[in-house]
Amino acid sequence: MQMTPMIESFVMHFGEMGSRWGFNRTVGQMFALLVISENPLSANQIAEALSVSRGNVSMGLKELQSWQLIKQHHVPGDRKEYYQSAGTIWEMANKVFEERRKREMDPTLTLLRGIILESPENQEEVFAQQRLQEIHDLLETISKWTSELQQMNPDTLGTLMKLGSGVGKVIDMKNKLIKPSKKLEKKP
Amino acid sequence: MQMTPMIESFVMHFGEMGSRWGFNRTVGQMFALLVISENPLSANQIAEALSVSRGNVSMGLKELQSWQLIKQHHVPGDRKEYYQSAGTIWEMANKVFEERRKREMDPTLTLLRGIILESPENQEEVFAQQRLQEIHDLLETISKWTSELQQMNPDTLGTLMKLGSGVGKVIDMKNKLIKPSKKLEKKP
DNA sequence: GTTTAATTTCAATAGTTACTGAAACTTCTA
DNA sequence: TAGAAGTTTCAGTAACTATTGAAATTAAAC
Repeated sequence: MQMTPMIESFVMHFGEMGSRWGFNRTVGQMFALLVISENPLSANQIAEALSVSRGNVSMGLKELQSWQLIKQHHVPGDRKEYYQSAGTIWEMANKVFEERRKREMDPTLTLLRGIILESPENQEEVFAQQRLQEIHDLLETISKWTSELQQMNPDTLGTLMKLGSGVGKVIDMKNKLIKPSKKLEKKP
Repeated sequence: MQMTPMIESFVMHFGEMGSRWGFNRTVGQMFALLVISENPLSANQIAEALSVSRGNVSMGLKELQSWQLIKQHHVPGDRKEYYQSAGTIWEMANKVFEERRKREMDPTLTLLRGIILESPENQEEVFAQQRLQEIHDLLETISKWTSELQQMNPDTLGTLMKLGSGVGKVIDMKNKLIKPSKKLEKKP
């Protein structure tokens, strides 16, 4: 499989950026390729397009599956497996945020909670604990925010974001956007 | 300088996590150390506490300064420079987000804008461009959101986040939190 | 059950990034 | 302006991470 120059430039760029988002170059390239391909691709097609070994592709696919970013596509009568990206851009972005939260923030929050419960041994540690408490609160807030954004239905979220990014604007949109939800259920 | 076990556990953990946030282990450790130290530290104190070379510390300080996360503190009559973290946890978190946006999202946005303007050569590229447009819109939205959050005054932002993380809650807080601002100025 | 096609695994190695430490440089002091 | 105290730079090397490719494994077809 031969990539067009347009597609290649995107795939290569995404490979470089990929490492920033938690996966390596090849995995980034593979994901980019699957995202912009209309039809599912076989592992061999991916390896050929990216000029990497078949084994590397196998490991990359495993990684992308662990992030739930791709799904398998079985063609009857064809022994090969085909792969395509799973869901919309929005859903995939959410998967990435969620997975990173689990891997990066949760262990830190656990550590911080433990340290904060310890008794400070001296003035130095009293100050340190205050700082750690602030960091903990910040991380917890970000963690909660992102998980709540993820629980919103994608339409609402998309509309919300497209309409305007200022918090002021968001607040003004209350009446138009927020549908009755859990809070309503609690009413007798 | 000898770290207490409490402080050491935090510093080491932050070193491991640091790489996820865009800097290497030593830089992560250095930053953690400066954040929980009440008093400014000299480069030698940092090197000793972390058991790394003086040269490594020098490079790390340069890196942290480029992120604007630390500031120098000059003691009259002392030839050494001292360093401490710059600003509140909130402000530093914002610096990190802002810097990462510049380094990671902006180049991608630029690339995508370029590709989207090209004429598609075939059906494959028509589909690809649609996907790239979606990715572009998503990145741009995130970019705008984060930059607007950064422009909010830290008190408002902090209160907002502490009070509750749900967008629903945020919206309900409108009357309590949002102070008259630019919109008011426009009124005759 | 044998053959064949495809996938996965993993030891070896290539490639990349981080760290050290000595030399070069800068700045202050006398 | 010489010397001391401190900082920065960077070539060499250590440590880590990614990739290959051949062997082992799995799955389908006959």
